[in-house]
Formats: sequence, structure tokens, C-alpha cells
Amino acid sequence: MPELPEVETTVKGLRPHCLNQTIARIQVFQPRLRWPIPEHIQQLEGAEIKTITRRAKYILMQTSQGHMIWHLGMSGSMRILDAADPSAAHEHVKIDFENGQSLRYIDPRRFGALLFTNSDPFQHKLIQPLGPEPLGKDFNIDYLQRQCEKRATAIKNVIMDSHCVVGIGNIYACESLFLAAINPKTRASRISRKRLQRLVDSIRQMLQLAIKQGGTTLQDFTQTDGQPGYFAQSLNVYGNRGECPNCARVVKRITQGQRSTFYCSHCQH
DNA sequence: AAAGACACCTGTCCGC
DNA sequence: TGCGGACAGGTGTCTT
Repeated sequence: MPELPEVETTVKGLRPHCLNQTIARIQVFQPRLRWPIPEHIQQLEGAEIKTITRRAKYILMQTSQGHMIWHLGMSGSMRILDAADPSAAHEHVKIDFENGQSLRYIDPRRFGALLFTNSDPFQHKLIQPLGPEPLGKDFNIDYLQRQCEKRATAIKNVIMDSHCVVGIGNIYACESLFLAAINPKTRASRISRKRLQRLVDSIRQMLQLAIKQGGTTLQDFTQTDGQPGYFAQSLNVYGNRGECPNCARVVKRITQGQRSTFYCSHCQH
């Protein structure tokens, strides 16, 4: 589920509750996430949370004794609750703070991750090879054009490739291509600079608006206070089994890279 | 280097 | 009501 806006929403929700807090206790109820949660995560008991940042869809928590690297996978979410509150189903990690609050990690499908590193998390083997942030200055028309020139595959596959640009998952790939009026099947190398510029702009606009609205909730995702994200009401094509909001023709659904693609063949070329 | 298939896991929804 | 199958927001890894 979580794409960049949902992870960003999560980070913003965590900061006021977690920054400068001291970890009193870490409980791992289910270590078998995408990778096993390392046992030395326990070393962080007694540590203080210094910063919380996002890189791609990873959440980086810097503490006084090392870094936690989190990923929400397809169905992960985080909540802030009182330490005494009961655990929900699929709650795999509980971190109690000395102030009586706690951070919970909930993930029904367990595609997420919690990793630990002592050194620079940006040098971690999962983080280091990632492409630029879509909202940063390194993601621009010159960069995207260079990436697309060498790619024969469909444009949707390119913008979902984290080595090209990070943070764009299936929802926002479909939606930004709709906004840019580009057919998701078009070979990346055959799209004009002008149209790629439109795509860059669309991706930016879309992600910024989604962040403002707290992300997209389809099923599992909640903000850290338990509220859903409200961007779902702004979706034009993703999950749309009816008509295009622009031209009223039926929205098409195809499969690309084993993922569903929704688009309007009349409005997108 | 690039492209595609597959794996990991649980819950939900739809048709019969 | 129950059962089987398709499908779901991600992405590292392996094979072509």
C-alpha cells in the first residue's frame, strides 16, 4: 500500500511523538517480516530518537545508538498509542517510550521490514542504489529524458523502477500518467521531451497533493493517529471500473509487470 | 545493462 | 454459508 505520500504522512505523524524520546522497551512479537528483524535491535533500549527522515519509501530513525531502517511493504502502518493500550491483530513490533507512549508497527502481509545499522544508513545496500527523490531537484526533465532514452520498456515500468526514481507505486504511476495524458504502454524511449516534462510536472503535483491529504487509504493504511488518508477521493483511474472522469468512456484495465494498470485509451496517448 | 518472472504473506471480495 | 480463485498499496533476486 504505502507509496511515498503515505510514508511521508507516517513520518510527519511520528515526529512530534517520537523525537527526543528515550526507548524504554522493544518488544518483537513476530520477527519474520520480509527479512528477519535482527536480534540486536534490542541494543536500542535506552537510546534516544534523534531524527526521523524518509528516503524513498524507507523510514530512517536515527538514535543515539544506531539507526532503525523501516519499510511498510504493502500493508504496513504505524500507530502511536499509550504503552498500556492492548495490541491489535498483526502488531509485530511495540516500542515503549519512557514518557508512557508507544510506537506500534502493524503489517498483515509482513512484506515490510525493520533493519538496524550502526553506520550511515544512506550507504546501506538497500538505500545506496536508489534513484532520486521525485520531489527533489535531481528529478527533472533532463534526468528523466536521459533515463528514458535507454529504456525500451513501457513508461509505466520506468517510473515505477526505484533505480530510476523512487516513491512512485502503482496508484501514483497510474494517476500521474493519466494527468500527463500519456498511455502507460508507450515505450519510454519514444516519448517527446515536451510530454516527459508534462510527466515530471504531473508526478510532482500528484504527490504533493496526496501528501496534503494524508495519503491514500484503500484498506490497511492509516495515519499514525488512526485516521485514514483522504486522497482516495481524488483518484481518477486507479481502481476505477467505470468511466473516465474526463471523457466518460470506460476505463481500461491491463497488466504490466504483473501489476494492474488503469488508464483511458481515449485521453492517454 | 535491461527486462521479465517469481517469491514472500494474509485478508477480502466475487462467483458458484 | 462455504469454497476456490483472483487480487491487493512493494521490491529484492533470479533467469533470460
